[in-house]
Amino acid sequence: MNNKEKLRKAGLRPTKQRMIIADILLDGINRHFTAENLQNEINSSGNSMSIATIYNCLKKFRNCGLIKQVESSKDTAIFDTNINQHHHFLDEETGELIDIENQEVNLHKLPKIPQGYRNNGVEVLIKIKKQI
Amino acid sequence: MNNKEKLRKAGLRPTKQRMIIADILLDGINRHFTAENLQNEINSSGNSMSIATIYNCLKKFRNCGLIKQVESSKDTAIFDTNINQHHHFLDEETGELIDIENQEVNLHKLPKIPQGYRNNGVEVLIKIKKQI
DNA sequence: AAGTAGTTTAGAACGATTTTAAAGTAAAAA
DNA sequence: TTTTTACTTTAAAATCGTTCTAAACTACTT
Ligand SMILES: [Mn+2]
Ligand SMILES: [Mn+2]
Ligand SMILES: [Zn+2]
Ligand SMILES: [Zn+2]
Repeated sequence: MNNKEKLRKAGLRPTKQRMIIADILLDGINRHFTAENLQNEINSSGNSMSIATIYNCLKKFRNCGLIKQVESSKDTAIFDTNINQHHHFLDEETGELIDIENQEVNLHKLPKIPQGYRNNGVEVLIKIKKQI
Repeated sequence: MNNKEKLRKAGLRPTKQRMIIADILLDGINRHFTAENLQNEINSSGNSMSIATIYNCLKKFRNCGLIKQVESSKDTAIFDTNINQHHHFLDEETGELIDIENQEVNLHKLPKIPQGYRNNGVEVLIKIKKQI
């Protein structure tokens, strides 16, 4: 399926701007990035786009499930092109995130989900620190 | 150990403002809160404090390990008085966090820590959603 | 082609957090 | 104790990521 079809399937009009972003993000390579990172990539590709549009698109892409947003205590939003359930190593010093594929982690025992709720995804974060 | 001793042990001068915050946060009750939540509690306790001081103190307390900061994709920082390694349920709709004690989760299989790094803490996040 | 609903944009606005710099306070030195 | 020093608090300004506004533009429908 090409990017135009992916956008259509997600219920998004394939505008010029969304196609530029889709061409960068939906190439099958997993990456973690900020809005500013993406703007730099857009500029490097010879295009340009308003930062408002970049935020609009990222929000739409996220809400459609084309990308995810990472839980992060940094003050800049971090997005993830890996939409499968997976886990992360985090170097807290640098903020670097490294994917851990789902099958690399085995959760043997999980607590009971609170009454009236259902499990909506489990994420494991392994904080790592450079050895001295 | 009283709060003055806790601050001293952490290498922090026990100023009037830090003692007010310590009296609220270090009472042994586990809570998740924002800087604004804390300012409201300070006000309710009959005191007042500059928001800059609140941020200064929270950063110091966090860096000393007296409190933790939660990984959260919300744009307001969330702090946690539970400094033991533990896990969370997260209701993404409301942002509500519920503690899961460490022994409630059993990680059977963990991936190899990247070369040159050491494990610095594992956090499990279970996203939950209200049932319809 | 005309209509309409959705999209992009520059720039303004917003909200959380940090910085500034001056005044105040705690600890150390004398 | 007094003096000195380094650290802390504060209001206000600044910063920074993100969202809003409203006008121009574009994709889709009829
Ligand atoms: Mn955050
Ligand atoms: Mn922000
Ligand atoms: Zn990832
Ligand atoms: Zn907690």
